[in-house]
Amino acid sequence: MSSFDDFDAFEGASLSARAMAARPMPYLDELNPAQRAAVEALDGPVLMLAGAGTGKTKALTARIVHLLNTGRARPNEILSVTFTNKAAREMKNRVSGLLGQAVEGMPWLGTFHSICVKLLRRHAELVGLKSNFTILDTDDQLRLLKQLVQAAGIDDKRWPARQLAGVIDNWKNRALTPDKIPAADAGAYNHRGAELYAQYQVRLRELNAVDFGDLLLHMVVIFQTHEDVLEQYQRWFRYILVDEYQDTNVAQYMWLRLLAQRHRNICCVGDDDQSIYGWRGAEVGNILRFEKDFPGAHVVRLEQNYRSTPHILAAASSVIRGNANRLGKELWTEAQEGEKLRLIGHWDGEEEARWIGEEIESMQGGTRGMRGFSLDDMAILVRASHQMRAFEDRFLTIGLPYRVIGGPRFYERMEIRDAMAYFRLVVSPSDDLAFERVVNTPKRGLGDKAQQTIQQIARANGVPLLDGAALAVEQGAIKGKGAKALGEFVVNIARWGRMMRGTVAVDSDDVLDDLAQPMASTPEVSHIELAQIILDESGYTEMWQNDKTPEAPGRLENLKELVKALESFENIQGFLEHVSLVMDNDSDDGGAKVSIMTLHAAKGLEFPVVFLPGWEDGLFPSQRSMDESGVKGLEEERRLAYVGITRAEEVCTISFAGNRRVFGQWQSQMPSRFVDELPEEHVEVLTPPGLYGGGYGAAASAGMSGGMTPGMESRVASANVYNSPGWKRLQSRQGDRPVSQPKESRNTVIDLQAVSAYTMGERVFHDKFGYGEIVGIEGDKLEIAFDKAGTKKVVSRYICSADDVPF
DNA sequence: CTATGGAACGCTTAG
DNA sequence: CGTTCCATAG
Repeated sequence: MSSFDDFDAFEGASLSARAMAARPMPYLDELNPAQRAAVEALDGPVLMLAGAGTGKTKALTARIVHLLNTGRARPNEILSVTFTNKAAREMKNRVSGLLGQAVEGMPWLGTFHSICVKLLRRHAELVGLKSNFTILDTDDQLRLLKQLVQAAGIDDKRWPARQLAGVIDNWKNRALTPDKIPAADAGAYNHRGAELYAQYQVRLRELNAVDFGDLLLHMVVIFQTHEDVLEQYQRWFRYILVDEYQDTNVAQYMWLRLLAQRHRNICCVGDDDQSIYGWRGAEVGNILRFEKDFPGAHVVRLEQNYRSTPHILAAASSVIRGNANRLGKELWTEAQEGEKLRLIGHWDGEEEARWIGEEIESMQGGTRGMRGFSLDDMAILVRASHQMRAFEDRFLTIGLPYRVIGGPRFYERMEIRDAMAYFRLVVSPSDDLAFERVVNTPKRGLGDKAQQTIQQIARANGVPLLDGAALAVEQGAIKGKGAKALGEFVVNIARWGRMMRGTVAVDSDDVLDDLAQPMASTPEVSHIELAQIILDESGYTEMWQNDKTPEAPGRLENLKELVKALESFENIQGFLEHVSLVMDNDSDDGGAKVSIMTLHAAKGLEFPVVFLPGWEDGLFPSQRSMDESGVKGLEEERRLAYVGITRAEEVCTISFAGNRRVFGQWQSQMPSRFVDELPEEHVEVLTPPGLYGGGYGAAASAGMSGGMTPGMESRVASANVYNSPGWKRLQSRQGDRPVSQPKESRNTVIDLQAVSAYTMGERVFHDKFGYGEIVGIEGDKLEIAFDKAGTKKVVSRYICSADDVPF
């Protein structure tokens, strides 16, 4: 635990600085002059202003290699931070590629969060934690806050715990501890925010837990209050590199500045036009202020774009020009002209999904004079995750393989979180949140009352809940069948703990004493077997086996996967750590797939073909963002549009729908104001299928003054896209489902006849779930095992025989 | 104590 | 529309 491997000299490794110094540096020849300047300015502060697609990752990785090659630093003396695990992984891979060997030797290349965990484990005691603290996810955090809110006698209907979580998060992003809350924030959360924040931090300490924001906050506090610790790291990290600097919040900024103070060898890469995380505390000001913070900083601009065609680039530039506050950059490219940006409007969201689905299918083979693209080359980027559903539904129906990036993640599923809670409890018996999650899962006859009793006893004795439970059983405070089950539960947790640590039973009735036992060298069973044992003997596996809901088999499948995932870790602890930080689930079974993700998740990625659906005012730009942050919010939305367009290499298609379902209600809306900001000469308007046409170029904006905000004045008045009679008709319609919906697109399922004569085993088709087989019939309700969507009960009129499907 | 159904609420965005 | 939370019956 306390080993300092990451700081030791590299003896065996062939990466010794001296050996490297003699090597040739071919990577330098592959850089353009600006990139090369950024790479070669090794010493002192450097700010790299890198526009989208200008090869900043290339420059950054080359810089790392150059640092090693010139003997400036050893691999473990370079601190290199990113925001996402994906970016960190990519950097590692590219550095290895350039070096021609794996980089085991870069322990300090990672996300802010993962690096802070590492540091905090070493110095946990300085902020009142133990080194084996647990990292709470949003769910745990919320449950904890809810408890505190209720205990404080606050009506959590009027003042939801979510709101408090937001307030606290916001403070942590600004590196504010409870005693530093400014007077201006006194009114937060009904004037009780600061008080509850303080309580929350106390509670976290009692639980030996931290939330995401704490990882940075605690380290900043440690650096500020323990000069010796800070100095040790200041000395060690000779060179610091920061990716996506425009996204740093105050806490991250302070953290970096503290660490960089000594050597001042800090290189920050960023693009103010791609700052899209203002809502979580990112300060574009950090990038604008860099030269003041580090006088004499070397500023390099990367403006040659290697990613997109001129049309795409021009469209993106035109949109971002609508923002007042920017450093200003002009991207240019030598690329061939290529396709114009394509724009299309649709009747409703479903048709939009249908059209994009068809477009994707035809683009695979090459269409309209374009080359053919693989599904892997194509991505759909949405503003809000709920937009994904329409596409998933449609793609499921037509059997188009897709992958959702950053969607509901594997490790957030109920069964996985339950299983993990068992593991957590075995690893740290004092993990009260894990205890609460699984004491009565599977049902052990321990309801609210029993759990309250346990809470009381635990609190009265000042012990964790698990010990409280043990005491409750001993004292007979819990009666009936619950008592026996609870006793078994407690004994089991302790037993699995011993199995994990390989220590033979210690004579003790205090479960926590077991934790104090030193790690034995040879556990009785492998951690993989142990995981399986825990799931089986706890009755958890059985619970799902007995569950007859259609999801149960999938859940068991997921549990199997979970156990399998343990194989790549040395022990359960390591696995838990990984999961709490990484959480992303990149398991991919090979085949080519279209990617669906949010615009935020798309940052840093690129695709030959990009679809940008849902460009409607209120959705994008998001109404909420504009309401809450006014022009600032609108500008951030515009940067998001810029990020979206610049993801595209060859073909970029923007679309919007006149009608959309919101909470089950039909609503109609205007095309996004960003549509108006697209330069006509770089846009081709595709005529949508259906009754109304795209009357592009028609002037005027009468009747559009609905919700004017200050930002709208700047909108380009000329090219008002949808002014055709058909479009105007759409505007006036509200509420109910549009009457004359054009449904003649060829993929539409024709009239769904109400046939009741189905037979078991028959192949059928459902508009939403796709193909399936009938496994049960009850009157007019059919139980159908769908190929892709699981087993569902459906009324027969929504079903047609597979043979009748027109495609 | 659990199972069940109906009301209420929610759709920013992420590690 | 889908999910979650709460009240009531079993």
